[in-house]
Amino acid sequence: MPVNDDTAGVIKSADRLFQIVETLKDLDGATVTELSDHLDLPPSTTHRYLKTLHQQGYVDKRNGEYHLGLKFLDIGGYVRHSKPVRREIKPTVRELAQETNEAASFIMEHRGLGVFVYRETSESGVNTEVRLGKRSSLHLSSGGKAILANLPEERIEDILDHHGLPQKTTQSIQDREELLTELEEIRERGYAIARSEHTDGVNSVGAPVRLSDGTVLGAITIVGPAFRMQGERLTEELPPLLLGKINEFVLNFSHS
Amino acid sequence: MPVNDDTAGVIKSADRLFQIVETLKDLDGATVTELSDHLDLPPSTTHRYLKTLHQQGYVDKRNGEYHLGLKFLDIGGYVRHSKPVRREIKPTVRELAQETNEAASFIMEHRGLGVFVYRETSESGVNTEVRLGKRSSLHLSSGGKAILANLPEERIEDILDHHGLPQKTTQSIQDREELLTELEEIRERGYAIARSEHTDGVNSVGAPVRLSDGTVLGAITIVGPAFRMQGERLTEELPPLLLGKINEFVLNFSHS
DNA sequence: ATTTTAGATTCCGTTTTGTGGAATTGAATC
DNA sequence: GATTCAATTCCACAAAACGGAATCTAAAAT
Repeated sequence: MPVNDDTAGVIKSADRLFQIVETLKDLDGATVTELSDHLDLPPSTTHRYLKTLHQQGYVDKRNGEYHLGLKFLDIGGYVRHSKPVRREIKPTVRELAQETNEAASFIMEHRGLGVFVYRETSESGVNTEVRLGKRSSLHLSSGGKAILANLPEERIEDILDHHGLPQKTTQSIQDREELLTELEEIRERGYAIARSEHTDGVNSVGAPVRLSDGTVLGAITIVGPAFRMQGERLTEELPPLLLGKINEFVLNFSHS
Repeated sequence: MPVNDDTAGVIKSADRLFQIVETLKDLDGATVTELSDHLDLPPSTTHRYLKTLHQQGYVDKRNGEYHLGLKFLDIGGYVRHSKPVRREIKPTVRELAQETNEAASFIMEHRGLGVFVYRETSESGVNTEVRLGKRSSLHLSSGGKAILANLPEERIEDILDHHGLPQKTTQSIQDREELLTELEEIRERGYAIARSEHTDGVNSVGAPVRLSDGTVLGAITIVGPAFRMQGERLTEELPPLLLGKINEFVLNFSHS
């Protein structure tokens, strides 16, 4: 896990600030003491940060516990909508969900992880209650693998070095060589498949959204329960549908 | 506009950090120079903050321009879902949207402004493209007025002093006394109505969600085009429906 | 190809600002 | 009313942020 040693010329209090915000998120709210224990900081310091955060509206205080505030909702909402990508991709994802009667989603790569940017569920689609903004390792999902396969080799190595291959189910890919081989196949085929690799009993097909200049915007995946997502449907029927829709999207997107 | 003089014991760099984040949001991305001009900071300082933000993944750099990063999406998503309120209120809002065939939403008060926390649109419902997390003055909407009416008098004064009465349409309430009188009526009646006060041609009914201890969680509103939202429907039919649903919700919510 | 220029980035001595231990306040619990 | 545990405030000191100036980079102009 090589970490950038670019820790020079950076504002330390800002780093701490984010540490606190992130811990507050992980602990789902906390008191001063809990936080200072977790971060190994004196309570006075912790308190000063919380006070600052509170005054700015980024943290709320509810009977002694501090919680992340609604202001993050504001910024988060902005980020989601500001991405032209999202606005554009929406109809495509929706159509896929409707036509397949499964769930469809769009994910983007950010700092080596996959981020759920948009999701559409049809009536019968699985509702894996994936939060928008949720991050997870790229090797665990078809969309993630599709993205990974289309990054420069060097980038792939970096990401794998940095994040490793955390396991979520017994089917998760464990071996780096195995993954690299599969990525090669995905590159040739143009799409990826995942069978219970992220969640047991859930399969998916995913394909990259690549712009004309070769940039990978992200990936679209169709996700469903294993009993429906199998056999010919999974390997013959859905991939062309997905690739067709993505192609359509890319054409529209480029000359706008 | 009295501002807290509690600027003591607070971390200055954190304040600046958020200034930068917020400016980045307002400008929808900016270069170092643009930012330092806007904030009247030396470029070196501005740059240091951006570098920090970037290193943490909260800001992305795309050909010289800095933009808020997807990590805010992550936190924003957390905040939305972490609120037990939201999870609980969802079904109620959805039912209202379906039964009335209009749009319904849930808003909360935060620092004197209304924040859209959740919204559900039915087929024929207006789609006022309100972003979740969007903030606006309380006096402009029925939900906002419903919340305002149920805050302690002192709090109301504070909020009005602080935010004033910005106008959005010719129908927006302009006069403080007029507003206070209306709030009094709302308190008695139990619900509020807004006619083109926020957006021309859009009316709404809103009512507060109050817990048994008197705390106001927020308000639910039913929003629709003026031509459908008028006459008896607006004043006789919808209010009892709304109040009934909210009452149902509060009962469920309290013993859980 | 060469120069010019505007902006991004790094450097470094100065001084402001954050730090954390200790003191104080507040609010539960016995 | 006393006790205890956590939140909050205080303050002298050390560390870290500051910002002006130097440097680097890349694009525009000649």
